[in-house]
Amino acid sequence: MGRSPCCEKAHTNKGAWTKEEDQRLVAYIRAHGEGCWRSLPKAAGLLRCGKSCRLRWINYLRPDLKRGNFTEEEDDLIITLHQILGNKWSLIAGRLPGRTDNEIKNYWNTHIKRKLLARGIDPKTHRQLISAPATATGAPSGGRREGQQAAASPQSSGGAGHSSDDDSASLGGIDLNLSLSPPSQPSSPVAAVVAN
DNA sequence: AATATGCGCAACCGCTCCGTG
DNA sequence: ACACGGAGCGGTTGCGCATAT
Repeated sequence: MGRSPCCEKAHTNKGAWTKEEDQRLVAYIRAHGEGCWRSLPKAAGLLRCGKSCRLRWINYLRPDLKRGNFTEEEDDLIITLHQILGNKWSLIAGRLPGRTDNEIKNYWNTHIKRKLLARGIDPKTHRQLISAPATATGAPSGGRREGQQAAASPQSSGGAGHSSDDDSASLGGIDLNLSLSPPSQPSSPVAAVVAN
């Protein structure tokens, strides 16, 4: 439609960030905070679009990021939350201190989905598959795109088109506070969920 | 040792939501 | 009440690395 682009693409860098760009962004945010992303690149002297800066900061440069492998505890928590929330990665990330929505999304698509399939569980509905998949040992046959296509289909647009309508009531009394909160406070994520 | 294939992460794109005038 | 602009979110893609053949 007639929507103006978020930035002047002709004059912005794309692709991987350089160390210098990272340093500029970090230095600017340390000095001025996360203000208006649209104007930030210019103010910070970066040839990037504001969206790109925001993403880089949130997913990679933020000082409170955990990074590193997910624990079993986090695994289980993600699965539980996904069962309730569907692909609401930002909400799930809000319950996992130090983790980002992008990181969780990637982790889901690469690890957890396969793990659930191996257990004979449909990662979309969290229900037992009727017949265990032939590739129950883990590797989904075919290319990686296949898996992603499967993940993308019906519930993608807009609403939370997942299975929570009748699942959420049967989660053993786990009462989630779904209001948005900064991904910080609870020292033990699982404890926090159960506590809520 | 060289090549092919698969995997995982980082980043981009387009859409939707929300606040403001 | 409506239109516009900015921010945020989820899906998808590209690239580099690791492993298998």
